[in-house]
Amino acid sequence: MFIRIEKASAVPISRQIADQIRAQAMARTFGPGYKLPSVRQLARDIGVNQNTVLHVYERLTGEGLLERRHGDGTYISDSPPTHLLDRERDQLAGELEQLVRRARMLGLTREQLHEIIDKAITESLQNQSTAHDQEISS
Amino acid sequence: MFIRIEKASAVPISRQIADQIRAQAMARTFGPGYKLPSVRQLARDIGVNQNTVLHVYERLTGEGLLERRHGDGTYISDSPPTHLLDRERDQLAGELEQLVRRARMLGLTREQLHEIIDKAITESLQNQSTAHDQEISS
Amino acid sequence: MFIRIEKASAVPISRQIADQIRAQAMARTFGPGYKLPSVRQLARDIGVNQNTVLHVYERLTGEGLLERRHGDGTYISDSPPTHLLDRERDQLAGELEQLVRRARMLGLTREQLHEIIDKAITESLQNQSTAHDQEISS
Amino acid sequence: MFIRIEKASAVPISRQIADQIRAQAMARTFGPGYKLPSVRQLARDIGVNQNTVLHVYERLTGEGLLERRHGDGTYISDSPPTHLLDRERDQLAGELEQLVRRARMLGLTREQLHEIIDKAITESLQNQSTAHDQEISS
DNA sequence: GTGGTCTAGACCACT
DNA sequence: GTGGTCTAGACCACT
Repeated sequence: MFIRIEKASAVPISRQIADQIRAQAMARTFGPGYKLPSVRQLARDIGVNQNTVLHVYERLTGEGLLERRHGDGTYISDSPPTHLLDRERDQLAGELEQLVRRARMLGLTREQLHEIIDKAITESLQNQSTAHDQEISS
Repeated sequence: MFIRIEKASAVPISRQIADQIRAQAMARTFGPGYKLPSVRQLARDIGVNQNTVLHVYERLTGEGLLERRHGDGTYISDSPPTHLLDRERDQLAGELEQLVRRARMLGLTREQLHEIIDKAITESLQNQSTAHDQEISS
Repeated sequence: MFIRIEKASAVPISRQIADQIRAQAMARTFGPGYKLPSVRQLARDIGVNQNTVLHVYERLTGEGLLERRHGDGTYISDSPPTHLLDRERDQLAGELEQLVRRARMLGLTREQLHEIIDKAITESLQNQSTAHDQEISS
Repeated sequence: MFIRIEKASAVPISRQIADQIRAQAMARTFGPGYKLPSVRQLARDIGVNQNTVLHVYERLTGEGLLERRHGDGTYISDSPPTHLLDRERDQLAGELEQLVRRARMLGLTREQLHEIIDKAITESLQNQSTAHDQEISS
């Protein structure tokens, strides 16, 4: 699992974690039965308090995405709710729209925005491959 | 001035307002001496509490971007600090990057992302022109 | 930390609190890294609303004097801005001057003023030592 | 009448004006029957809005210190309430005490405070005599 | 009308 | 427990 936190962001940390787990689960980057890192492990990896991770696991369990097996660990549920994918995409589109609006206010052109997107794609690829060799990914 | 709030967003309302005022002031959409809508007026327009708007005006005054004149109104400061523009752009780039990462996890391709961006640009243009005829803009 | 509020004063409560924290921090009564009482605690101690204290902490954080750590507490910043000391002293001198002017208008002599000052010094010493044994200090 | 406003002060302007009129009337710097400058005149002299002065005159009239004669002017009342003098002195002592406390927090010694007082007395003398020749005094 | 201060109280995020 | 955001509402100060 690959999680990356932007501590300076206005988006709450727990929300960032949940969004990323949801996205990867929805996209079947890891499927049903996949074992997530322990609360303690993930908290250490991304440098946040255990309770923050715990809350996220609890919330996602409530959504039916995760399954917590006492004394064993946390797993992607056997039948993850499919409606979440749509919700994820809608939400992402909404957030992108607002960002674009802000960018336009700052005077960025359509071309500049496309450039930034491409750069972000490239960077996200690099970071991910780098992270796989480190303890940040698990 | 054009402000648009996404109440469902994870980004706090006050942060959204501040970001948008900062962006427009930095991009000189309105320059030094521009009179902002009153606290009460803006609060009414975007449907939030007066204190929330007041809070934003205070924060931006602290940054040197705004100037409040007791009993008169709130204005864009004569010499808005320039380093804010960089901060704005860095922050926006960071948020975009994270969004792109999430989009990639959801399986969206580079092409799909560019499409979404273009759509968002078109929509933001429409909303803005619509709003100009309404009381949301001031 | 020792804070004393004069509720009847024309000077707003939040201003009184800020002035006193600034003065003590500037004079290194407590230095960098010192942990201030929590918002709730200080509010309870001096009998004002939590928001009032929060507001003060926010302002002083904006000045670079304080540092707030989410979920942890509020601390004197590692490198408190030094120009604040001058501002503090100038302001105090200005307020003293105006007070002296009023005193003179009331017919008080130079000697009487010096007496009042000495009395105030003595009283402030007593109050402080008394307070140390009470919950007003923290 | 001599009024001097410190706009940067935390003490509200109207309070400053009222305090100074009260002090001078109490100290018989001008006695019963003395005609105060018109609202418009005083407002212009000290550079504040007419309404601010108006409010002060109204308040002091309510206290029995002033007497407003419609179409004529505002005068020191024939029998100014004497209990105000004590109130004035008590209040001034209280404000001085708080200032001294702040000064002590800033690390000022007893000697330094006496020096500041003496300097303020000298300055207030100079300003007053200077002002007498200008339109600030009336 | 415009900004400023303060209270009371609810709910959220992080340690 | 500690900080953060937001609402509703009262009252004050200045133009």
